[in-house]
Amino acid sequence: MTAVDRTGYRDVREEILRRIRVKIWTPGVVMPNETDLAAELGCARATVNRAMRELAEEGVLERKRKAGTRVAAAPVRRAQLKIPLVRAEVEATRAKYAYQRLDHQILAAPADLKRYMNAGEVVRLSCLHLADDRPYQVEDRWISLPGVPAARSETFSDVSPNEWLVKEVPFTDVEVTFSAQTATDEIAGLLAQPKAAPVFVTERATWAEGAFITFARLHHPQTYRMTARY
Amino acid sequence: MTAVDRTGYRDVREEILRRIRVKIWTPGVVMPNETDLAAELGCARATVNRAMRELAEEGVLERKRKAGTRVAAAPVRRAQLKIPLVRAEVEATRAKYAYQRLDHQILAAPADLKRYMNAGEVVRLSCLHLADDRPYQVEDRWISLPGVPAARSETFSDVSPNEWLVKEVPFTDVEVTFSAQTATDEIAGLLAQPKAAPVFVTERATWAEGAFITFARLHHPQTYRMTARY
DNA sequence: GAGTGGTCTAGACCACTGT
DNA sequence: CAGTGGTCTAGACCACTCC
Repeated sequence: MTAVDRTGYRDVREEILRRIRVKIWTPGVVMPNETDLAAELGCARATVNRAMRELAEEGVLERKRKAGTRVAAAPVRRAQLKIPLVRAEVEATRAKYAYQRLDHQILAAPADLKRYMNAGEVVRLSCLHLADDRPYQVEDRWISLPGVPAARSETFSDVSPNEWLVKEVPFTDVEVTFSAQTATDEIAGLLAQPKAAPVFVTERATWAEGAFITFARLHHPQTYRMTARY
Repeated sequence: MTAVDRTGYRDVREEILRRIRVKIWTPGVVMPNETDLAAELGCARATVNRAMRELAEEGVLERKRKAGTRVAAAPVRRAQLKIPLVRAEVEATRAKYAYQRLDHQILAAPADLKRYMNAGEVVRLSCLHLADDRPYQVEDRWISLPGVPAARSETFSDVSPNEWLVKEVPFTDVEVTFSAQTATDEIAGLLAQPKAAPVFVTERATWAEGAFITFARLHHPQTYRMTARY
C-alpha cells in the first residue's frame, strides 16, 4: 500500500524544481500564482507559499507582489557557509586541537582599524591554532575596549579570543571576507610554509548593536579548503 | 497614536535576540517552548515557530523535539554567500564585461575527473573573463557529454560556458570549494600576475538529478575578495 | 483598482525523542 | 509515554505594485 501522505512543502518544492528542469517553466516566465498552484497540487496556499518563499531565498525564483513569481532569469544562487569555532573545525577532523597565545598588548587603535573605530584602546592579540601539533591557523586580532571593556582584564592565555568573545558577546553582526594573499615571512614561519607561500585569509569584522567589537585576520596554509553546497 | 500593530515574526525574532544579548537566555540553557512564548508575546504559535525556526537555520538556536529549544552553545553561524554569474559580478562594479574562449576540445574524461565521472567524453574549455579589458578570471572547465549531450555542438566562442549551462541545465546541485593556490606560469600570465603569485581559486562541481554535469576551476588574481554577512 | 504575495491566526495532527 | 517541535489547513486581512 503506497502511503501517498499529504502534499508537504518539500513535495511542492521538488515539483517546482522538476517543472523547471523539464522546462515547463523557463527563466523569466511567470508561473501560476499561489492559490492556483495550491489548488492544482491539492494543498493549502500556505504550503505553496513556504516552498516558493524558500526557493526565492535561495535565488531560484523571483517574486513580486502583483507581478507574480518567475523562474530567476539571472540566477544568483545562495550557498550557506558554515562558520564554526576553530576548535570545532579542527576537532571535526578528529585531530587534537591546541591553542597558543603568541602576543598580547593593549594599545591605541591603530590606523588599520580606522574603518571600524576612530579612537580608543584595543587589545592586540596574535595566536596560533594547532591541529595534531601542526600549525592550522594564525590569528591576528584586535578587540575594541570601548566595545568590550571586560577584555582588558582577560589574558587569553588559555582561552582563544574567539571562544571567549562568543561567550561574552554572543550573536553579533559579522562581515567576512576571503582572499588569497602572499604570506609575510612571519606568517609563513608560523605556518611552517615556504617564504612567500600563498595563504588563505579570512577577515572578520564584528559588531553588536552597531558598536564595533572586534576584527580578526585568520591565515590558513595553502592546504586549507572551504566548502559549501547549494 | 503609536500604532503598535501586531506582533510579527520579526518582532519575535528581535525579542529573542535581545534576550540573548541581555543574557536572559544564555548558551546551553533551555528557553520557553513555542506555546508559552506565544502566549507571553501575544501571538500565534506559528509566529513564534517561524522566528525560532529561522534562528535555528542561522545557527543561533538549537532545537530538538521534546528536549526543547536552547541558545546554541557552540555556535556554528551560517553566512549566505551570493553566487552570481561572472558577467553579473563584473557588471556590478560598473566595469565592462568581456569574454574570450582560449581553448576548446573534445576528449576522453581525464583522470582528474575520476572523482566525478568514470568514463565518457568531455568538452574541455579554457576561458578568460575580463573587466574593463583587464583579466578578471581564468576559467578551466570540463563539461560531461553524457550529462549534457547538447554541449557537443556548441562552440562557446561567444557565450561563456557558465551562461550557456545556466540556460541549458538550470538549478543544479552544486559543491563549491575555495582555496588559495600558487599560480602556474600559464595562469599567472593570463591574469597578468607575477610568477608564482597567489591566486584565489573557486572549484565548482555540478550535478543535475544525480548526474554529473560539469566541473570548473576559476582563478582570480590576488586582488579578488569574496564577502558575506551574517 | 485589482491581483499578487506576505503574514497572522486558531486549531489540528503527527514525528521524534528524552525520561 | 508524554512533551516538544514540525507541519498542514482554512480563512482572513494587509501591503505592495502593476496596469
